Amino acid sequence: MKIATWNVNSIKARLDHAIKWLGDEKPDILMMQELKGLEFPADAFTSAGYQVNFVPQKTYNGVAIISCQPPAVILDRLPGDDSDEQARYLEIEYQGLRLINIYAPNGNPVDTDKFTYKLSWLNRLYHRLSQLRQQQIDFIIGGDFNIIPEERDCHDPRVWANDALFRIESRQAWRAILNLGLTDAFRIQNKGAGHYTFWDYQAGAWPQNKGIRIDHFLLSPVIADRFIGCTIDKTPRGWEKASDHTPVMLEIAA
DNA sequence: ATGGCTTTATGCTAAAGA
Repeated sequence: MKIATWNVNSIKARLDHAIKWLGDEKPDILMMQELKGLEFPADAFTSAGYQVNFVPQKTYNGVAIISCQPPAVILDRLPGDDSDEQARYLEIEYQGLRLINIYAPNGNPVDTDKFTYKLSWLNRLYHRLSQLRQQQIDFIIGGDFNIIPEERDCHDPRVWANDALFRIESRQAWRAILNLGLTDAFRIQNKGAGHYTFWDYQAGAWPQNKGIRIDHFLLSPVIADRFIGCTIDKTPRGWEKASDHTPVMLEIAA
């Protein structure tokens, strides 16, 4: 089974890219983030043979999971704060598999409530995943975590030192989540530096490969045992009018 | 580089992204 995640940076602006990539790679599941609008072009995906579930928000955020077979929606918001209106979480059950799609908050600038919101959101995520572990529900969580886990996950750690994506508090939240017993799928087979999922639009970041690895898949133990591969597909980042993120593909034994 | 792009919106400048 092939499962992908892709921050499309507006589904409206990236619809043609998404449909083309689905035709090229044919994943069973695609998790998307940053839909950036209330409207979702569901017809284009159903015509391509996919079921559609999405959590929209005006202008910002928004997540979707498209899948070959229809899933059961378990949660369409992250528990722990009823006043949180931001569309960043979608949890489904698909063919006996629990799948979670997240768009974690960016958190910049770090001296504002945006950073405290990021940390509290990650703490709520920790508690949800801890609950699933205690219930012995195995899961795959994928998406845009907006966390650079380690120095090897960015081109120049000095540039990112005080950024919300690399601040120690964000990386501590990442490690706490991993310490629930989860595995960073990309790092199972690939230990090297220079592998990124995001390149800024500015300053020639893409042609110089000055990127960061912030889009991830984490696997609970039983699913980690089914791991076949995890790759970053840089192809769509080179297309005309590309998203600043590129897809990550996970394959597990069916 | 408190910003070199890119996107959205009861728009034509502001806010957010990372």
